[in-house]
Amino acid sequence: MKDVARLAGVTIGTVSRYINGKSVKEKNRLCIEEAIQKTEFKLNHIARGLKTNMTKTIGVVVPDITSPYSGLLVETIDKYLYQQGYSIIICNTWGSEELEAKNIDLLLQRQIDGLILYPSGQKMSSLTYIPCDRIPVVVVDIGIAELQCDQVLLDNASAIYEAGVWLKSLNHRKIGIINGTLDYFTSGERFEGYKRFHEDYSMKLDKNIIHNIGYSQSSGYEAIQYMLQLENPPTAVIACNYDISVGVVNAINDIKIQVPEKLSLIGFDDLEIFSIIRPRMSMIAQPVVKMGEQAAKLLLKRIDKDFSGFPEIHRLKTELIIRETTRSI
Amino acid sequence: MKDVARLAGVTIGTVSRYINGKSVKEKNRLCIEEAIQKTEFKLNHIARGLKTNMTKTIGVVVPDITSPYSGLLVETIDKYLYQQGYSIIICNTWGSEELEAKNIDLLLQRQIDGLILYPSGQKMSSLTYIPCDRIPVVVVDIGIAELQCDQVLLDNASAIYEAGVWLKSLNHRKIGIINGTLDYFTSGERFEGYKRFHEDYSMKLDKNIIHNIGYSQSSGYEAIQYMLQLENPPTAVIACNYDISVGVVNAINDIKIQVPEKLSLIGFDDLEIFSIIRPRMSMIAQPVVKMGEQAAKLLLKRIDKDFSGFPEIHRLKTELIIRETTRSI
DNA sequence: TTGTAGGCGTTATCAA
DNA sequence: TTGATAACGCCTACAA
Repeated sequence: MKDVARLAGVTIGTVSRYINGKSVKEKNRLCIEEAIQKTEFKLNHIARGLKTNMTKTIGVVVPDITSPYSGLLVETIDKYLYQQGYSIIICNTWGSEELEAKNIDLLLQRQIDGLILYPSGQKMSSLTYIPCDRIPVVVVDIGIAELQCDQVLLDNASAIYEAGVWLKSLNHRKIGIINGTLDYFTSGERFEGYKRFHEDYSMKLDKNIIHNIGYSQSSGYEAIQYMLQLENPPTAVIACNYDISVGVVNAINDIKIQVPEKLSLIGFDDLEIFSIIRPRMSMIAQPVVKMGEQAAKLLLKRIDKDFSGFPEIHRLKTELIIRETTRSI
Repeated sequence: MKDVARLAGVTIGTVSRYINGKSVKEKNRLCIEEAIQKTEFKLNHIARGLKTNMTKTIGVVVPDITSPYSGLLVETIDKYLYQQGYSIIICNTWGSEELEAKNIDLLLQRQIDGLILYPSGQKMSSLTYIPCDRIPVVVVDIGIAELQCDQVLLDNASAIYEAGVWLKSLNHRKIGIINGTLDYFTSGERFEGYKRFHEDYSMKLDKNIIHNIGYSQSSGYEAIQYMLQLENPPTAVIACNYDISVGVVNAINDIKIQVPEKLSLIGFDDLEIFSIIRPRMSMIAQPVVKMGEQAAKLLLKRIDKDFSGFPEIHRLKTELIIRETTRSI
């Protein structure tokens, strides 16, 4: 900038004003523009940040960016924020609360203007290091009830409830579930939906076909195998997340049970890649794009000092997409 | 830091020295540590960067982070760099050269210490905005021959060549290919491998079964359909990237041709998700993790002012993984 | 070992 | 509208 100023024959202050779109005398404007070309001047965002206390950078903390679900989420967030002139720094936590804390600290050092957090852990200890009081924070997917901050969550209970209702309408009475562990936020809620559905329709819970064992492919793979060799196997099964769904599909492939003739199946997370399997899978679809956009939008609102409605807790509806793995019995 | 200094009863310089691991009198150390606790002091990375000219930030520019391939690549890069105390800023270009240029400019403004670039375009115009002369740059996947900078690429020609040799050993003589367009770097090279294989084994090229039409699901879907209704259809087909492979699988599902009985198939990019289809697909596997690590490592080497061997062009080997979609005829 | 002071590239205030 | 100057938070000689 100094160089530009010298070359243009004005002071550094004038150049700064030009850069920031304030009015400058026509003649000076031309000189400055020419000087910028010649010196290949690039504004130093860092220095500006030091002065303005705004880095136009948002921290995004997720457990695993390679999972198709969070990949899509992050991309949506990035897209929205990019349009508004922000960049994002992504941190992976690999599901470790310790790394999460460390990453957040790092982001804070980098003077981020706001944080979008997809929490890894469930423990209350999280509360101490989530910087809700320093900068705007939006929590995504995993609700933290005790936390005074904006949250964008799924309506997890309804998701499973509706799937249950649909299966019941197809005359299924023994509906199995493969789910994450109950101490995890989303799986806890999803199981609540399952229970409520059984209560509302006066159906008994059968613990042989209830597997709250973990969000992983192996969970799906093993649980479905177990259930199908029961004396009284379920006629339908709901897989409660992406990994479990993949595991279930793998098991189905291996044991070669006919779907939907012998077993109806509903998966979770309607990602495009599932299109490669037959029969086409009936799915509970998350509004991932909407979630990302809403989180980003909300964060920007707070950054712009609009604190109306704080804290906002959004609950987004899933959509039940019926394809070929569910049928009436 | 000012606050810390005051509270600890020393000057700001002493605090700075403590932070940077220089020796400080034991008594002062304790005072400072206590003051840091009390004031919840966090180092301002931005301000440090302004002074040191190092932001410990790396820019990563990719066409599309949601594609499983680049997702994995980015993750690997991030992991490696994170361990070395760097953070990355990711920019999506959506395959647009214009956005690529804009993003790079933005990253430069943010004073990144280095850049890993997965180029979108092929045009020479790229050369003007790639900042090889300002900061260390490592180009990944898409080679740019005219560019004086480090590159980590795949041995694309050999990948297809080897697949051809394998199919030939299974007595296939009509081997189809579905590939990106020839102006695109990787698809150009992949087709070279295909041609060289045909030459070396004195096989004639048959343009009916050569489809250099684009890296997309629809390309795969349509091309395979076209080929299979030929009078003289290929007995084996090679799909040259992830999207094409997915499209091919979709088509196979729809037209219900028996694989590998009636058609042998080799896909590209052995991503975990393909495990959900049967028969298990034979694949050309990219060393994605290795690519990411090597790119990151090389970049750090340059950042550390080690310019030995510049410019390094790495060519990584793919691996042919034989599973159930290829068989002898 | 410590304090002092200048400077990194900006923005912002105040006079001119 | 412009110029001069202080300040942002940190690092680093240099002197003490």
